[in-house]
Amino acid sequence: MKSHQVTIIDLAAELNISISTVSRALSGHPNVKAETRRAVLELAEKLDYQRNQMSISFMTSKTKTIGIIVPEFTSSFFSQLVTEAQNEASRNGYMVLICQSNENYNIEVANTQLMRNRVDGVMMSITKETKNFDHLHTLHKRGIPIVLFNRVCDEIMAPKVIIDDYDAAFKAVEHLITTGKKRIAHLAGPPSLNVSKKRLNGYIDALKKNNIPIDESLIISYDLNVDTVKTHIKQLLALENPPDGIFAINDPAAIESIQTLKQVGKKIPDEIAVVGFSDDIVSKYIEPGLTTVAQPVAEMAVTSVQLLLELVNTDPADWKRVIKVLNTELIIRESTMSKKS
Amino acid sequence: MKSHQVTIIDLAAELNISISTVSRALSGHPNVKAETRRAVLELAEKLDYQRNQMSISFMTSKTKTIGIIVPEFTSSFFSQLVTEAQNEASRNGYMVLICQSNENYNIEVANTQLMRNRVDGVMMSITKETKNFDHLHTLHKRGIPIVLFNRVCDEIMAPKVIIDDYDAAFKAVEHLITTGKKRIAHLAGPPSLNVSKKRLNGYIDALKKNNIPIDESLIISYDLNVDTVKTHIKQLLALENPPDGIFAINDPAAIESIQTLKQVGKKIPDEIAVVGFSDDIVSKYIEPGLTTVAQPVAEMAVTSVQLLLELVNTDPADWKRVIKVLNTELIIRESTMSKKS
DNA sequence: CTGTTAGCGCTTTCAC
DNA sequence: GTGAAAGCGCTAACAG
Repeated sequence: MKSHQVTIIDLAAELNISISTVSRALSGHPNVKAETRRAVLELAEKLDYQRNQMSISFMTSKTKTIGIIVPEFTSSFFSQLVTEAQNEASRNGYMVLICQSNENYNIEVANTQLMRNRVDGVMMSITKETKNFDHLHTLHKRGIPIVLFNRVCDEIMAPKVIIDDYDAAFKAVEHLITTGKKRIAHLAGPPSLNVSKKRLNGYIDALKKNNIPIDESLIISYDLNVDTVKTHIKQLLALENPPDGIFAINDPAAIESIQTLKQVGKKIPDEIAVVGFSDDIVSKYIEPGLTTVAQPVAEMAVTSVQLLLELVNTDPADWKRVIKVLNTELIIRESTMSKKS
Repeated sequence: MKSHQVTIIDLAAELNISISTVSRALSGHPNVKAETRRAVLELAEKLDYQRNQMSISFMTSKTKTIGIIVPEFTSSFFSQLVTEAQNEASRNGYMVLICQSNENYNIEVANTQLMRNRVDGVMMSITKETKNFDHLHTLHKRGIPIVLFNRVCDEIMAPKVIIDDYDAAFKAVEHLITTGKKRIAHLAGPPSLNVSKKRLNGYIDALKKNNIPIDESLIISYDLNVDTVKTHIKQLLALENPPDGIFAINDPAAIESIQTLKQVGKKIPDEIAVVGFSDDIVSKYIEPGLTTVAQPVAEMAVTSVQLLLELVNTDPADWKRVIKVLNTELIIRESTMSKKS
């Protein structure tokens, strides 16, 4: 028994007026007699009539929905970001369609295709594999605006919401140096990502500025798969001149590093200090507490949504490139500074 | 310059054939000459034609999208659940629209309204405030199936995916008793939630079975707002006969309890042991590690999506009530058992 | 094998 | 103030 959805046709028939009048009454058009409007509204209420969003979307080509594509959201950074973005979208009358690319380029492309015609705009962080950006250009050609956040690329003209990764990494490494560390290793992210490159450069320049030689054997190429961290750390410890500090590209890697170091009996931070990136929820609970660069997640989410909605309501010809660089803060905890007790 | 979207009309015009033929060629209908089909497919490819999902959804009243409404997803339980659900939906060709009710009944209702006509089915965990279920019945009347998971209610005939909260709580409390604890407090959740009631009953019965008197002053009414945990713990410690064990309704509360207990210098687990619920990511990193009931999040997500998609493809008249009860596991860590070292 | 046509629910001219 | 009718992109009878 297929449930018949109440339509304006039903309302019109019931009231013996035309559908145009019903439509006008419902949408608050001025040219409707007060009495007629009241009758329509009353009946609509009574029958629990609700506009069919699909027909509206179809007609107007507007879905009142935005899409968010992230690599994953098990890590607290992306899950917090999606949380905040959803709330901000909601405040503006938009719904949120989410996709995880699972760090897979093909899935990312498939997701952008699925989003065409389903959303009015897309917010995204690219995968570590993404090197070709045709799928983003295609969205633009379709008049669907994009806002990139966190993991961005230079190849597309879209607003970007980022932090100063170079500066944040520089500060983090310099902090390690300040605490007396001299052989600082770096778990570096995939070179395809801007953030990896910038954080690596920040690391290198902080060492250079402090006259510490760059040792290639201390720069580990890490593919963001946490399962490999243990191996990387053991490899570092096995060096004839092992590191006394580690700067990890992100918190999951830093946290796994701490776990490994504790397992093999290393004293943190005295024998080896650890700094992470992003202030994952776990960071403040783990022992020792993880020193890390906090990103303004909520601000990044809200800014991205706002920029996106501006574009959604702007003619593509007038879209302009904006780059918002948000402030970070180095949160110092016990993984780099012994507790004063 | 509004970008014109390529439609089957364009393809038909270009090839001098009718739109029906184009439609058939595109959708793999058998009755199309191979040559014609090839030409259509070729042109479609060339012009980067893609079906307008909105028109399809409009026509068929099917959106190929499911909605997920959760109270929040900052805690790892819901974020993991959404993660897994999104992946499972994706494997089945469905997209996911997410909403957070923020534990607010009115928002939950608003979300269900927004979902009408936008999704083919809804998966949800109700808020702690939800006592009226008309919004769910309305969805059903519209032919939109619902699957409830984790936080369910008895008032609606819909499949439910849950765990045996009573049994899990019973096991957790009995474990505390086994370790020698005799005055066990309970941070109890809002009585409106089934899970709260069941976990409370498990707590009570475990005490009873072991001949431990129920002490009302040890049962704290906790509203799921973690900021209040500190006060609750201090209140418990101020009792003339303070507890030697705490069973918290969820991990965030248990984690906050541990933090508070550590701050006031209590030895965990010797002076007071703590057990949580849900195996939040933080639980295994905090010190001492938190003993907690692990819920099979991935299984719950996958099961819920599968049940929902079954209903989506079933006539409402044939919908049947299924209740899946999944297994839990008590994960014992140092918050209840001192490390053997 | 292919073309013609109705229609999904709604908004929006254009008439009256 | 109100009604008639076109049309958004596509599918699915129906007719050849």
